[in-house]
Order: sequence, then C-alpha cells, then structure tokens
Amino acid sequence: MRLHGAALRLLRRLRRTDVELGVSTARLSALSVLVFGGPKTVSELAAIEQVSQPTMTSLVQGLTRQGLVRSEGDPSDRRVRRLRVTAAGERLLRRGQQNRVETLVAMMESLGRQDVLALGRAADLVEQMLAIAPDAP
Amino acid sequence: MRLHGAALRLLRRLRRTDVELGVSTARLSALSVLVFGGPKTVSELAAIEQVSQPTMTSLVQGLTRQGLVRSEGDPSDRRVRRLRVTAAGERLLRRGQQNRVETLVAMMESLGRQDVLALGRAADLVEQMLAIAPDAP
DNA sequence: TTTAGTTAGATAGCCTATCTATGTATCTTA
DNA sequence: TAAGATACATAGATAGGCTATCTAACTAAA
Repeated sequence: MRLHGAALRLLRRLRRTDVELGVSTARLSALSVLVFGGPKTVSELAAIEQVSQPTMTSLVQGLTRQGLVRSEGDPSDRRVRRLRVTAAGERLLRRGQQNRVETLVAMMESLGRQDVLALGRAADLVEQMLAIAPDAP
Repeated sequence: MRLHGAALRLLRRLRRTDVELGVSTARLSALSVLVFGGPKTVSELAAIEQVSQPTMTSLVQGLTRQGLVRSEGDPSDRRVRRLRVTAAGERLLRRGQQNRVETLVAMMESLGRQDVLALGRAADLVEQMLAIAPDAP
C-alpha cells in the first residue's frame, strides 16, 4: 500500500522532469531498454516493458517521429521491424539521465548514504519480483 | 534510473489489479487519503497527491459518480466543498487493500523477509524525499 | 461601501498512455 | 498448398495529466 502510493507519487514527480526533455516517461523507459539492451522488435520491447503490443507500437512511433529511434526490416523475416537507437536518441538519453539523476540526487540530499543504497536495492527487488511473477493473481 | 523504471513497471502491474475493483489507481489513492486523513477539500487533496487542482476535481468527480465520496458545503465559506468518504467508499478501499496486498504478497513470495522489509523502508524513504523536496530542480 | 485583489472550485481543450478488437502481411507446417 | 500462427499496425475507447480561463465568494483598502 505504501509502496503503491510511493511509486505513484515518485512517477508523477519525475514526469515533470522528463517533460523538459520533450520525451514522456514511457517513451524514455523504452528508449533506455534499446540503449542498454541493443536492438529489439516491437513485441520484445512490449514484453520487457510489460505493456500490450499496440501500446508499444504507439510508443515506438512517437520515438521514431522524434528521430530517437529508427526501425529497419529484418531480411530473414519481413514481418518484423528491428528497432535501433539513433545517435540523437543516445544523446538525449544521456542528457535525460543526467537530468533525472540530478533531480533524484537533489531529492536524496535529505537522505543518508545508507538510505540511498536502500532505494537502489529496492528498485532491484521490484524488478526481480516482476520478472518472476509477471502475472500473479 | 533503476528506481524510475521499477516504479513505472510496478504501477503498470498494480494497475491491472485495481481494474478489477472498478476504480483506477489515481482515484484509489485519493480515496485512501480521505479514509486515513479524514475529510479534505479538493485543493488539499490535490496538494497531498501532488497533482493540479483541475486533475483532482476530475478524480473526485469520478469518485462521486461511483458513490464512493460525497461532498458537502462548508457553512463558514461557501466556496469550499468538503469531501468525505461514504460507507461504500470505505468498504471498497478495505477490499481494495486486501486485493492489492494479496497481489503484492503473491509477488513477494519470491523474496525473503529482509527484502520485504527493505521495500517497506524504501516506500517510506520515497515519501519522505518527496515531502521534503516537492519542487526540486 | 464600493472596488480591487485573492481564493476555491469547475470547465474547456489538448496530449499521452493504455487497453481490446480487428486487420494485414508474412511465415510455417501438415 | 491451404490452415494456422505470428508480427505488427490501426481503430476506438477510457483515464489521467496539464494549462488557461471562468465564476462565485471571501477579504481588505480607499
């Protein structure tokens, strides 16, 4: 419950930061998957981000319009679109990270070192939880 | 960054649970503030939830349509509408909490006791951070 | 007391994120 | 080769957000 509310408010707060970059949170998150995980198909991205495929199609279209991502056909299977970050996309993500990191760091100044570590650990735990039980009750 | 992605995915996941209750995450969160904090005005709720006043007006209208909240005029200042949870609202929130707790508990079965405590602690830290620096850079 | 400013809430108009249902092209396989 | 499966796109709906702006009501100063 507290976890729920905390996540909700944290995202609302960070969204304000992302807006300044001209990229929404959801797009930024998808973009970062491409940067750190390499090229992916729409369906793969959707699975990783845990959204429906149409949702991911739309996010990717947005990123493509913004020139942050480019999609290329797969010669061996002409149904798939393989998505790759552009140079602009990588630049933006780096800036975005700085931006977000700055925001978080500013906020975290009220916390001790131990607490910051605890937050990092918590993030890992949540990811782990979701990876193991993506479709619990 | 990891914190960002983790919060995003956690919310997407929990949202699926809330849908079964017929109440969205944002409404549920506002409702819980009323249950645990007592009657509030629209503006107070907006400040607590860290959204704009029009956004909160719309959330409250939804809750009112659903019969979960009732608004009453303040005799000493006829501009304000004081919002109060109905019996149905309290019931629903109780069910909702069980629901959400069950989902989280199911997911947390993959984690150890220490880890669960760490998550609780992290939720507190995030709230604390946001309370202290609501408008950081 | 009238006028100016402030405050609470509601509306309008816009955008993004999601979903389900469905369509279309392209494999894959019996 | 015809049937089914797969990858993606499109349509249409709902919800949550925001800014700008309106009205009503309160407050204070001339």
